[in-house]
Amino acid sequence: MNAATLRQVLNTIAEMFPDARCELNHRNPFELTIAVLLSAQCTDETVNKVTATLFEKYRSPHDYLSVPLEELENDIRRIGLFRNKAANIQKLCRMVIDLHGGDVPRTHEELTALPGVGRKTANVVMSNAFDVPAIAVDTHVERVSKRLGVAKPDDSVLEVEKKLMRRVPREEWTITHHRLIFFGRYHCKAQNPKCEVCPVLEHCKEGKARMKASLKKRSVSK
DNA sequence: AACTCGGGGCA
DNA sequence: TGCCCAGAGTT
Repeated sequence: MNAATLRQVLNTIAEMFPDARCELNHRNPFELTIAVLLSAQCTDETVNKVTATLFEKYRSPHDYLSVPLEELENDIRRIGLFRNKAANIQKLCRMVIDLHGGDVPRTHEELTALPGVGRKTANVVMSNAFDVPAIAVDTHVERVSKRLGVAKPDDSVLEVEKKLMRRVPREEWTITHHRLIFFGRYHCKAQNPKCEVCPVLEHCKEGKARMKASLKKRSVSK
């Protein structure tokens, strides 16, 4: 898919989700970092339910280090992978205090050096907390990009990110990230994507193939 | 590249 | 019930 076609597709998606913005509970970069770390493999809604009370109890890196690991585990027990995440949060807080004077660092290199913070989390923190343009490629963005044909099926996450950045103006990276996530979550879903009512179907390689297959299936069953 | 962690959401 | 998920780290 060329840049002009992608632009057209992204404009259509923007019209579908005019208010696209991932909303995690956070009041500062530190809380956003914790929230994004917790969100791995579970939805924003689940994270927000937990952080609503979590952030009342823990307000600083020191607070997370002031309790036994088991207590923190219990406080985030409703979130998947909670044991790993609890341990990572305490290690992260220790590093933020010792290496960065108590504040979450701003660079990709420093962020990904923190435990539990990978490429995706670092990009979300940079773009949402520090207003650095970034496209964080999660499973939604990856799936949508590959279905549309922006990236190849076996491209790595990093390759998908590079291809999107190359085809989208820098100042639109962050909003494009949010829009693609909404599109992937509510429309171009992993299971049962809404191809039959998709406004960008004509530009979607996989979507057209899916529709063709479903038509054939229907005629055979008749 | 494959495997693990894990409760929640959804069919 | 069973399957998948707004990932990251290890081997």
